[in-house]
Amino acid sequence: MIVNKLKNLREKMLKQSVRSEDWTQEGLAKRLGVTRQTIISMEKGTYNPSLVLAFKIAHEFGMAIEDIFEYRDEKN
Amino acid sequence: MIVNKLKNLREKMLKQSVRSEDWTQEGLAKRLGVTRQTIISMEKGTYNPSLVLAFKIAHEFGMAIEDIFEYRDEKN
DNA sequence: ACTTAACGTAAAGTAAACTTTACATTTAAA
DNA sequence: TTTAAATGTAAAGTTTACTTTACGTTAAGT
Repeated sequence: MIVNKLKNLREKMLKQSVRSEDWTQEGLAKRLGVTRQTIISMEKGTYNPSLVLAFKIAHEFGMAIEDIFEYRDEKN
Repeated sequence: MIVNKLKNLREKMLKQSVRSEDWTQEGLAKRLGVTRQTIISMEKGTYNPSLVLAFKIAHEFGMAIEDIFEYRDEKN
């Protein structure tokens, strides 16, 4: 199971950013090369991104994958 | 585009390991919960793992995802 | 209050990750 | 040198990430 901090991180950037339109769901989606639906589903946790997308996201936020996504063993 | 060091890492473990059967394609596949085909395709670079699988792999090798997988912009 | 940008939902379709099966080749040990 | 384990290949099927479309809700400015 994968847990992510996408929603929190994006909303934080929205508030902090001068060019806030860059951090709307649509703005981020465009820069990542995916649709807004994909952002929504990831923020909801409906599905997990591919590794490629995870790398792109990490790059956009200037963080490591492990700082944004956390893997939790199913058992726990 | 994603480049990985899977084949090298696994073969290194094969040589070093006392219980070398743990690091055959089949042994690793079983621990990761995937098939041997999946390992083969990843080592060949035929396709990229999901983020979940990348996390499991990183855990098996005791490394960070970024140490095993490298993202390269298509342009370069 | 009205407008509009941003966010949310749902459902059907496409693409790619991953499985399954089956068989062929390499490698190493007896 | 034969045997078996390990690796490689290929093709068709399933699952899931991701798209597309279309419409409903919320929030914030005027």
